Amino acid sequence: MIKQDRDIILKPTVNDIARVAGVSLATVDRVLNGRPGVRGVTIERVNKAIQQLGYVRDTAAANLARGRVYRFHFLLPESNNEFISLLEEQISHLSEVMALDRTRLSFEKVPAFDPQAMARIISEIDPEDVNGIAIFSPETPSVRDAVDQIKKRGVSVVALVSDLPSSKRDHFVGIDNVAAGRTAGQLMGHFLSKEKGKILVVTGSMLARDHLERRLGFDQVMTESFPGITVLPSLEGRDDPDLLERLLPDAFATEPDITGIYSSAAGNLGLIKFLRKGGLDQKMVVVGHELTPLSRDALEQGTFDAIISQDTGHLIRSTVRILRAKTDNLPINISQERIRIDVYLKENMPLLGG
Amino acid sequence: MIKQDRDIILKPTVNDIARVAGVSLATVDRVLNGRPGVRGVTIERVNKAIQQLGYVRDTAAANLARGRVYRFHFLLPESNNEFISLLEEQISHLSEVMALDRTRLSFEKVPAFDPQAMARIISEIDPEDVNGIAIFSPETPSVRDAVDQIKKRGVSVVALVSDLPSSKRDHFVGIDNVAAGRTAGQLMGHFLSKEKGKILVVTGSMLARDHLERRLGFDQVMTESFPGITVLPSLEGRDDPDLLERLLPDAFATEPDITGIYSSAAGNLGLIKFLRKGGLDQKMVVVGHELTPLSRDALEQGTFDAIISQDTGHLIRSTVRILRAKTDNLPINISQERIRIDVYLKENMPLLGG
DNA sequence: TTGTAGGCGTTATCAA
DNA sequence: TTGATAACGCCTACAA
Repeated sequence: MIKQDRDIILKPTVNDIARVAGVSLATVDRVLNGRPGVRGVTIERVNKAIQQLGYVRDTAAANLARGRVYRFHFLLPESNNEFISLLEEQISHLSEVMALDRTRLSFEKVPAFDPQAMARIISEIDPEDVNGIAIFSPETPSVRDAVDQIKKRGVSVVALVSDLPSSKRDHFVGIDNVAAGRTAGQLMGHFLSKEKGKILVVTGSMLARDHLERRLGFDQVMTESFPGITVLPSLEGRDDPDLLERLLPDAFATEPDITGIYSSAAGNLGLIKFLRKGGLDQKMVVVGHELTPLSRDALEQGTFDAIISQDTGHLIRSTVRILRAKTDNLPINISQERIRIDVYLKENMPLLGG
Repeated sequence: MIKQDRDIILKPTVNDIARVAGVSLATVDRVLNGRPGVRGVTIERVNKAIQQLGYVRDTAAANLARGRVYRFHFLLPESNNEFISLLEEQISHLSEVMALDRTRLSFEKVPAFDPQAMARIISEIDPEDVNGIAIFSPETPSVRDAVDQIKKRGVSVVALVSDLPSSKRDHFVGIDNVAAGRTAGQLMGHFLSKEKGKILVVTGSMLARDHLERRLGFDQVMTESFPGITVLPSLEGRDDPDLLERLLPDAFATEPDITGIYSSAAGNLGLIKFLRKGGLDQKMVVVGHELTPLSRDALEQGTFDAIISQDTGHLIRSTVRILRAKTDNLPINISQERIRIDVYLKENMPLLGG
């Protein structure tokens, strides 16, 4: 076999730098952490040694020594939505796991569809208490301003699930929603057996950037590749199952030749209830978003045909890694942080809790 | 906002245990690491303190102190296969990343389709050099025995991509290949516009458990849900593009009404070359495995319609986490280690390197 | 069978 | 502007 180097190549430590640069540990540390009180010449010398030896700091040891605690806070919309619940679970779970890692996570629900509330809550955050926040919110001017303000006060900001591109957020953690909509469209087109028909689109809120983008992508593909299919205007469910259950019968009464339904939001309860009640002339092709207990069951039963999803565990872990990197001014590994657009059929659904 | 506990709840340390149990640090450490030389009574006392305080060891500090180096070795089949290349890249990449983490990774290519060679190489591994190995190999009695032997000598073993269930391997890291085949079948069935026709199945080797299982799952779904479709016997490409390019024209000459191709192995080059040459009467529906530069391009161009994949980065990271946990006798977080069956259409293909 | 003391790589306090 | 020195939580010679 190809032998591994038995003579362990030990990485240089601060001690080595100190020796080579001819200074003390404390000075090396000051240079390393950009603290004041070192002459320019000395800084030069230390940096040269660092370069020369190819020094890389041992984060574990550093964290051990400084006993630092990272505090990250998640702001989530207050809606009875399974996807949000999954995010909450993942936050709680990761919080336990990372307690040993001196990382504390917390979350808070913010009235949904109320940008003012979100902006207010962001502005009330105390930079003493929190190193970074993750925001799942529609993009509005007030939210944008609140983000820029809190950033100025030294808090790192990640936009979660729905991007806030006009703000100074450090990073967006979520999927490309146009591509997700396109994927849904492609599946829908292929799964429909007829070349004609109408598609009903059920969405959460027209305000939300993620839903808009999904709709856009969906329409693109239907127009390009399935011109015989008509996509109807979106039905706005506002994450309210009862509202949706009332709206749906009307929609089908008005448009009798609907053959497929695209549910672009995570609130699937109303839709599933409606479909289970029966009463429709034909089997609908249904494509939904987010793998949750409910949608998983719908897929299992054949009520849904496909689900586009994003891994909530990955979303939360990625957010935390990025917030840590940002607070420490460290680079992030983009490729690890890219969230995939998952496609699930009944066949490849992961086990619950997987 | 919901205030986080400002008074940091510090976790108990070995010192606290020592104090509570009325013993020294060294004794606590001995108990913690199951080292000999402690009276039963004392062990009891220490364990009670550990329970009582809810102590959890700080692995980072422990590793720092012992300066331990983990050495893991990967055994991969020696075949000109993009999927294997991706695995190699991920190993090299992770090896760099984890150097700081005192973890050294290496890999070695083993003659493909030669179980004896694999068994020999496994048996030659020196437990002094390596803490754990990951094996990507067909399951044969000799490999099984070699695995059991090396396990006895204290080396942790992970079966990678293709399981070795009859052996004493510690864990299998890979997808459920029956489910993967079923997923391929479901997509194929839906993507075919006609209800009749024949499907050509191209595989790597009939020896490989993963391919067999995929074929099994594929057949299940076709029989259950698309009874009008005939699935032809597998064409064995042995990861040899030239061989496949020669075999394919014959197959089409013999069976003129083929409408779809299922490529259940990772070696797609021969198939793609053949399809690009044209000469077929109609557009084939093609479902392949593993997202690689080649298959990605085929998807982009419309030569392939869907790809079933497994994330190579996840495979390698998961393997390493598991080998570490096994060498340290630590529990593993099953849910994080479950490898997803990814479905990619042109629309949701991640960027290269993502 | 048990304890003492020193060290892993980094940070932080205090004195020089 | 710099440097000793002690800590962080854990492990391990060596001594008792």
